[in-house]
Amino acid sequence: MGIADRKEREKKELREKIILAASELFLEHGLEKASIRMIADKIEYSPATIYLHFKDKSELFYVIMERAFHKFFEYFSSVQHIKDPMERLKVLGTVYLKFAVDNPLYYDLMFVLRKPMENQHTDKSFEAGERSHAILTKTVEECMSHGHFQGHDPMALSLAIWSAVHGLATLRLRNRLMMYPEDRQDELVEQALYAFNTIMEQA
Amino acid sequence: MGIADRKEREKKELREKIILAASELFLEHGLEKASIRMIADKIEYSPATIYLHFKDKSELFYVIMERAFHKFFEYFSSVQHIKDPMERLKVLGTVYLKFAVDNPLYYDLMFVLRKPMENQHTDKSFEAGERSHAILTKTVEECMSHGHFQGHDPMALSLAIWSAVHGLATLRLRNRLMMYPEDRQDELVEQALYAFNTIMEQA
DNA sequence: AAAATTTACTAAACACCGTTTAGTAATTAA
DNA sequence: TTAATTACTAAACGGTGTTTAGTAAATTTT
Repeated sequence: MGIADRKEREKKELREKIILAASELFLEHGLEKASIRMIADKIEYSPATIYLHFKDKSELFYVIMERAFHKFFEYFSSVQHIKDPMERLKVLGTVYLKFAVDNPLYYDLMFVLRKPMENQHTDKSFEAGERSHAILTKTVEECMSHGHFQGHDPMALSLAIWSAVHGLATLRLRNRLMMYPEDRQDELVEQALYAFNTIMEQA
Repeated sequence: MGIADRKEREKKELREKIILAASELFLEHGLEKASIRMIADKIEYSPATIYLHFKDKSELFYVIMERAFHKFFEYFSSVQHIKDPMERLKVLGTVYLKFAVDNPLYYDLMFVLRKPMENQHTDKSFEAGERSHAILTKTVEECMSHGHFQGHDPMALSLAIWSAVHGLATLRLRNRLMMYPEDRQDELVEQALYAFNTIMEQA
């Protein structure tokens, strides 16, 4: 049925247009201030049309979140070629931080905002996230089989490492480093990551 | 002037009523869903009255944030009696995490939300926060003079330690630990903090 | 004591928001 | 050619933060 095919194609295209427009407006104005009406204006449809494609605004959030995790997984995968697990672990931290700084909106959706978590179908959205997480745990386990982190629980240790870098990312993105001189904050974040890395290496 | 005194007193009392009602409603419904109209209803005044005491909703945020930091400083101060700096540092982490879990709304205002940071008069609100931060850096410096963390920059190290615990707190509060079994998440956060502490001790 | 002024407060409006409903115009199927 | 489906939207609903214009009471001045 050629007609049905075309219709389905057009539907997907419009859905894609919505997602694209939403992403841009969310990035430009933030998730709250970018409104359904603004998105509708941008794609030159009525607001009601958006609700033919998405249940509500937060469904748009988690669809974009899914793409965010895919991009994140790409960043994370770029590290797979590093043989030495401890070296790989350290670079993972750098890459994680780079992703956060390069994609602050995505980072918010993935790791900070409450909104998208209220939704049901989060499972699919987090798939690439879980694969990324697997890269971390696998790297930590390899570190342990190379003699590092003896006596530690790999699960707890992975979380501790993730938390340390996530903490750096959020404190920075949410502008909570004002007690440090403004022009040295970036430098300081790097130094903190470096300090964390050298402490880890010794353990 | 007795009348002027009474008027000023009454003004302060109403201001206090607003802050109290706002705190309760923010805590109960979250910062977005608790509206100025709801606060007005609760204190039995019109919404416009609130604007005679606060420039806008986000000014209410940062006034409450100031109190949050005071409470936070109390938590932090409870650790001052511990002589051994490394022991004190470890307990600081536990106390920090306890504050976050006990006061999730306060924690959001202080360390996560963007809203209150847009305001000008943040300086005063962060005063108790800066004093708390000073406790951390002082403890780290004492650790160093006791032979720990040799060769590290105390500033960067303080940030690294803060980030690690802050990361744990936010990942937990924002429900980002779903890849771990739900009934073991609290336990895991504790174990991660423990792992972090033992690694620190060796450095 | 009366008039003038200041204070404390609010009703109503403004311009938004996410979302739903009811209906229309065009396309497709019978 | 008619019936049914599809794609879409105008308008409304019930909310939001905030401002404006005005009122009634308390206070000060005359």
